[in-house]
Amino acid sequence: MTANTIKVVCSNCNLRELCMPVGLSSEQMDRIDEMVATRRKIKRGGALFRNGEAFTSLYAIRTGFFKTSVATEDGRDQVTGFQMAGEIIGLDGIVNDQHSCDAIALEDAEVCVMPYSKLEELSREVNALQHHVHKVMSREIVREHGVMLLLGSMRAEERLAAFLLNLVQRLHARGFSQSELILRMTREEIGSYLGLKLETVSRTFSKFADDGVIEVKQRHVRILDTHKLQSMINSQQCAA
Amino acid sequence: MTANTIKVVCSNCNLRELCMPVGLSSEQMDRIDEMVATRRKIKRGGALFRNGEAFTSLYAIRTGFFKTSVATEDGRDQVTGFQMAGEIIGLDGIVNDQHSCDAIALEDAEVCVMPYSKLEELSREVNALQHHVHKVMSREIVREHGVMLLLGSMRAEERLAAFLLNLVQRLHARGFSQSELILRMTREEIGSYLGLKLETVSRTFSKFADDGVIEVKQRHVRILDTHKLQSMINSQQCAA
DNA sequence: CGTCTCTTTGAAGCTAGTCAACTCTCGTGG
DNA sequence: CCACGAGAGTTGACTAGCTTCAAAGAGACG
Repeated sequence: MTANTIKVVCSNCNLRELCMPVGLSSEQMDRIDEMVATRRKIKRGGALFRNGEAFTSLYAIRTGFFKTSVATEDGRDQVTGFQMAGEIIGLDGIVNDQHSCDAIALEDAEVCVMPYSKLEELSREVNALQHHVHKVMSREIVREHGVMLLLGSMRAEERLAAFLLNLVQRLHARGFSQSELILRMTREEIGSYLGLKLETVSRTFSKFADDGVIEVKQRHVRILDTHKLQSMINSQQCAA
Repeated sequence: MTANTIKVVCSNCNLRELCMPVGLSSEQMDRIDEMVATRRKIKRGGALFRNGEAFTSLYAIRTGFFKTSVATEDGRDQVTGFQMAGEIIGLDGIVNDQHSCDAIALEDAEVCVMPYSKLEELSREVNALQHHVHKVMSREIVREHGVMLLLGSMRAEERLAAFLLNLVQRLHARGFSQSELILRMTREEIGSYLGLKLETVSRTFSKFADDGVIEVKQRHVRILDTHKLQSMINSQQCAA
């Protein structure tokens, strides 16, 4: 763990705007670099943390793609989100000092470890960091409101359209295509997130393809008509 | 606004354990009392804040009952939560400096106003307050995970059972009965929260009553068999 | 090259939604 | 004080949309 543990330098990280506050002095940046002292690699299928594990740190995703999920006692589970580079994961653990969901890597991934106690300490001294932490948590709350709206009031086609648009939008913000994406998750995981069965997800993909809205080949999706997808979300009747 | 604006004193508030950190020195308590300088009354049906309004403060509910809801462009809306005394409301506003949902009083209510800038300032100095704020936000995130699980994977009876149990549990923590409650919201609002239509909510109430699990008379509900309600949530088949 | 997982597609079934009629409660005003 | 009306809730009949069950096809990987 000497040569392998690369010294992380947030100040040079190309994800800085995504996971760090802006407008810091170099002295403040140094202190953050110091806090984020280690990285951790997770293999595809591996867990960053699991429900019940002690909470020690938040994680900023450097590379890779995660899902988080919660489970009922009787074994059903619900994917609560998909996270990509620059996003923060682990906020659920603060309230009870233990994690209440699983975070699983959907492809080989690497995260920056931010020990929570150090983060608290440092955000008392760096106002911008304090505010940033609050914003990250607030953003997660607002995101979940959106998912509740989706699960509570949308039909299958609207849900999938919203899901696809959300994904490409986030990927686009990271420099990827606005119209093409590779799904890192299975139909079942998409279904769990959207409150649908995998067959329904598959059928809906096929219908979108028939309608000429997207092209689907396994996990490769190309969006042909963004506007039509948009309009499906905002109008009751799901475009014929 | 002189005689009416009663000086709020958190240190004497009987909701203290619900909305404030514990183990503060009296000097720290004084500073918090000072931050929470005002209260605000909201009439039944009135809004504490609305989607799009500038965010300035968080609110601790002193008395009364609120719902929060988000809306789509085409007019559908989704109740995202019901809040009661001791709970904190307004966290959604931090990320974009404006609120992204409506907070409506379901009965005459009173809230303590906590200006956010002061809260940030003070939580830099009082570690327990800083941690408390983080916990409140984390708790909200975890709560929403639970709602997503409910909306994404439960059937109507399970949803309503979970809803009722959650309500009485929170009311019980505030000194009310474990088995009796008065609903402050309409069937439609319950339905919106649970992703069901009001008719389905009504039918499910009737079914529970027929099964002898609860007694329902309008908004007055008495739980006759808590254990049976519990078991409905944890087992696939919804008890006959 | 065979096995395993993921995905697609079809057919049948069921849950919750829709539409509609009726009842109940409560507040208001004659 | 009672009648009336509005809003909320209940119930029935019918329907739409998603799930379930089943079987077969497509890649991925040892």
